[in-house]
Amino acid sequence: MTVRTRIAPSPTGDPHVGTAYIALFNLCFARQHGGQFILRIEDTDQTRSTPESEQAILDSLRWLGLDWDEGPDVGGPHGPYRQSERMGMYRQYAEDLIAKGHAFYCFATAEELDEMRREQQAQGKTPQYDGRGLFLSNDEVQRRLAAGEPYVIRMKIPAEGSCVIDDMLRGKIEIEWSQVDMQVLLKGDGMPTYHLANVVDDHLMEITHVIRGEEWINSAPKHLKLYEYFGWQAPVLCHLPLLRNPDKSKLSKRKNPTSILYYKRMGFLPEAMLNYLGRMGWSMPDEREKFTLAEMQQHFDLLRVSLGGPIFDVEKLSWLNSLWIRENLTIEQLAERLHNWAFNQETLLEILPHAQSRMTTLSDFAPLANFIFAGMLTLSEANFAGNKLEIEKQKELLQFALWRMEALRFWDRDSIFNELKLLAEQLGIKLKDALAPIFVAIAGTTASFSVMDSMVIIGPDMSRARLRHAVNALGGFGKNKQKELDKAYVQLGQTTATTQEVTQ
RNA sequence: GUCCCCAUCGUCUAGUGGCCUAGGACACUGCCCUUUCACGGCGGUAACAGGGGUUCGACUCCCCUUGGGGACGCCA
Repeated sequence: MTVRTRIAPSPTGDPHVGTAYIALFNLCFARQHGGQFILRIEDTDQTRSTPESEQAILDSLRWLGLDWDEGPDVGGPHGPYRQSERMGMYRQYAEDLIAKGHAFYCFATAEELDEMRREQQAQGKTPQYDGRGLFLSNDEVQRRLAAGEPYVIRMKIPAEGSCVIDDMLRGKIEIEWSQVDMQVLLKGDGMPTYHLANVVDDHLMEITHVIRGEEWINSAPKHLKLYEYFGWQAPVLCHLPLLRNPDKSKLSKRKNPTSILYYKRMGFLPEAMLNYLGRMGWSMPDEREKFTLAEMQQHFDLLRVSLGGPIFDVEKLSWLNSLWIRENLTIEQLAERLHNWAFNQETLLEILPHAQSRMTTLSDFAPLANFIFAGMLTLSEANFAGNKLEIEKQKELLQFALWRMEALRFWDRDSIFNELKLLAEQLGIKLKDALAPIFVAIAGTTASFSVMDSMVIIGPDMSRARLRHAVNALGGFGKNKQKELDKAYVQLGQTTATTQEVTQ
């Protein structure tokens, strides 16, 4: 048995807890059956994955103790799509499908398709590819190919009937073919889409079970059909429930810290994180709350997964963490954890350059550096009262700053500064006044190290969390206000060249 | 809008037709322990979304309604 987890790196390099969640269940299922657990990084459009973001994910999973097996090499275990010599492989598979009559060339441009979808939507129909490429005659196709017109390859979908997906947990799911789009398999740039790569890789890697998030149920028919077209044995499918925000929507970083790095930085133990993730949608047969990865593996039973989408609730995680701290660590081990976490020479050397000029005695250091080691600061409106802008304005600014910081790809002093400076300009606020609330959000006071330096030291995840925390400390926004702000934010326009919109 | 998935305390869950007057955990809370705080111990509040069936008997099976979520890209 071989199961695998597919991972899409985030452009900002944050390893998502949802990734670890799926990986954990894959690992337990595989190991429990004496099988292999394989990891695969998926990024065919190459907009997300960088060597750093890939490394961040692998490091995080390793930190959690989720060790994977090396799978068969079908283009390297990680990031195979950058290897151009491998690209021919996917093209070949796509063309094979054309030869067999299961796929076709489509020359429609993106604009053309956009318009088509707009029209469909205007008529109240489900936006869907209308199969226009199918009506082209063979000669026409050949002529256009010869002329070097850009094209994509799409898979054919049966005109009628339905596809039955046999899900390990959910039983039979029936989806009508009329609901399934003629998916692009090979993109205009010659890269495979996820759907093609997914099926081809899984086959080459001899994957027997695919355990993934619920969000994939709707594309399962495409995948199953591809296996059929290729004449390959399809893996057993299992769709796990999605982790949710407290408001029940799919866990997203816009509403919640979702980066494993954040929880690490916050001082959660990997054992506790894993333990908590293991309690999401799953329970030990004897209902015990605290267990190790090894114990979970030993008693794992995929059929015990409950299907309601669990809300990722930090309170219970905190309780588990406290249990792990006081019950499973000796004083010496705790000291070592603290040392590895932040109480070490390396961290000191990072902080001291900013602290030295502000110290009269050595004992000044602790209060000065307090905010770096603290998790969330205790903030109230009073902390912001001394700033020039009105509270409401400060709150808005913090929200905008947070959104900009969420989209920032490179976390260094200059990038942060440029982004904040631009934001202040766009809002017509003096830089000094704009920075004041951010100081408070990050360090709890305006009398501190430069915010940019502080943010670099505490890192992107903690910085974002503190900004979010500050907005909440000031009362947050109502639903209508939130919408209004969203609009206003979009109208602000361009961010700096180093940023890019991200919705994760 | 169309399709798909889901539905037990505020939250995570146990429950696979009688063991359920629905169990545990977090959070909240009362008491005890204690020079403080925390830990710990003993309690308390709190849920089967609604309506129809099936059955001698439904939290458990079926249908409908409602609610929540997801998917509808040359993203993954």
